[in-house]
Amino acid sequence: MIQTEILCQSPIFRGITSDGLQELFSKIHYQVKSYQKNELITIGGEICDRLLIIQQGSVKAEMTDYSGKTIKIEDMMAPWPLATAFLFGKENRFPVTVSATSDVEMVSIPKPEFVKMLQLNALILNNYLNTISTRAQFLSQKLKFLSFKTIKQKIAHYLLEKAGDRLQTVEIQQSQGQLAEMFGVTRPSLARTLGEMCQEGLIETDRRYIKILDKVRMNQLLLG
Amino acid sequence: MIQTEILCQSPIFRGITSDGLQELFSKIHYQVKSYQKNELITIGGEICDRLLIIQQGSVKAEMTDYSGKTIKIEDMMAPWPLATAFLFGKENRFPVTVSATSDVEMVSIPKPEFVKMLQLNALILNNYLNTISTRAQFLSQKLKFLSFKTIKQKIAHYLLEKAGDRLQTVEIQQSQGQLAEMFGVTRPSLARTLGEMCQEGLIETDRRYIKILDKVRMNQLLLG
DNA sequence: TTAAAACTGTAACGAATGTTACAAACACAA
DNA sequence: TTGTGTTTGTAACATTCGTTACAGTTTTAA
Repeated sequence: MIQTEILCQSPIFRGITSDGLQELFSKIHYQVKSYQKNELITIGGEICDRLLIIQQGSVKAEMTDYSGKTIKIEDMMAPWPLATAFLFGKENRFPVTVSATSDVEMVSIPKPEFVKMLQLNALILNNYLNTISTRAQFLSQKLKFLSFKTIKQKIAHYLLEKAGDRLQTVEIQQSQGQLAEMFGVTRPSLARTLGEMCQEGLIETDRRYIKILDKVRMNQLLLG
Repeated sequence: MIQTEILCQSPIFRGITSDGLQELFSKIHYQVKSYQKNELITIGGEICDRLLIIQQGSVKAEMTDYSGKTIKIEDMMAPWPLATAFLFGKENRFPVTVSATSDVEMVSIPKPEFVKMLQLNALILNNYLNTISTRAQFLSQKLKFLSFKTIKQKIAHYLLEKAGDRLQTVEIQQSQGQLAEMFGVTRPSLARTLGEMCQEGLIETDRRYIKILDKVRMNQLLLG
C-alpha cells in the first residue's frame, strides 16, 4: 500500500501535498514491493529502468570489486530515492548492490511511467531536474578542486574561495584534521604546508583564523 | 529568425523534425539575439535563468581566475546548447564567460518556457534528462578514477575495467603518451610503473598488448 | 629504400607528500 | 586546580612521482 504522507517528504516530491500525490499516483502504474531484512533489492550492474523510492525501512548500498569483495558505500532510509542519476543517460545500470538493513517497502515506478509523471506535474519535474543538476554541479566542483595538484594550490583555492572579493581574514570552522581529510591529504602535510606559506609571507595563522597577506601571489600559485 | 532545420540537430532536439520544432516554438516565448564577433554573450557569475542555444556561428568559453586573467576552456559552435547543467540545481550561475568568435545568433529560452517545452514534448524531456544524466555519470566516473592515488592503482583499475570478467589480454588503442595524459601523469612515470608491474609478475607487456597475470593481487592494489 | 618523426624503455636527480612519532598548547569536565 | 582528551606544530625518514635526458625501436612519409 502506498503511503503518500511519507513519500511527499521525498526530495523528488517536495512541495506536493499528500493528497496531490495520491491523485498523481492514481494516474500511473507502479508497484509497492516488500523486502525482508538482508534481502537483495538491486544488484550492481543490473539494468536501471525504474525509479525506486524507499517508503519504509532502511537499506545499504555496497560496491563489489573485481575480486568479489563488497565495500559499504552508503546508508539510506525512507523516503529517499535510489540511483536518480542512473535512470537516464548512457549508463543505465545500478552502480551499487542495494540490500535491506531492516524490513523494507519500496515504491517502484517504471521509467516510462515516471516520465509521464514528470510531464503531468511541473513541480516534480523541477525537483527531479534540480536533484540531478545539483549532483552534477557538486561533482564538477569536486573535480575542479582535485585538479589542483599541490597542497599549496588547494589551500590557496580554498582560502580565495572563502574570502571572496573583499575579506582578508578567513575563519575555518573545522579542525585541521577535518580540513586535511576534505583536501585528501594527511594532517601533518597540511600543517607543514600552512607553516611554509606563513614563512613565505602569504598568510598569517592564528588558531582558526587565517589572514591572507598577498592575494596576488596566491593567485599565481593556481596558474602554474 | 529561428532556423529549425539547424536546431533540430541539437542534442536537446534530437529526433524531432524541423516542422515539429517549428510548431513547438510557436507555443512558447523565446528570443533570437545577434552578437557581433568578440561581443560578450554571458559573464561568469551571472544568473543562468534561460537556455541558450547557438543557432549560427561559434563561441568560446573562458574562466576568470581571482586575479582577473582569463583561460580558454572550450570552443562551441551551432547547434550546441550552453551550460545545460546550470539551468537547474542550487548553483544557477554561469561558470564561464562566453563570447562570440564569429558573428553569432543565439536562441534564448527563458527557464519557465523551457519547462513548458519539456512538459509538452516527451522526446525533448528525455533528451535533456539524458544530457545532464550522462554528464553526471561522466563526472562520477572521472572522480572515481581520480580517487586512486598511485599510478599502479590507476593502471590496475584501467586494466581490470577493460578486461571485464574473463579476458586476460587487453589491447591499448592509444599510445603510451596519450594513456599517460588520460591518467594525469607523465609518460616516463607511466612507463616506469608498467616496468615495475612486469617485474612483480602482475602483467606482461608486448607492444600494445598487456596480459594480466594475477587478477587477485591487482585487486588488492585497489583496496589498501 | 631511406630519412624523419613518433614512440618506447630507462636512468639520475629533485620536489612533494605520506608515515610515524613526539611534545606543546588548548579545551573541558571533575 | 588538575587531569584527560583533543588539537596543533614539528621533525626524520621513506615513497611516489615529475623532470630531464638519451638511446633504441617502430611507424610514417617521401
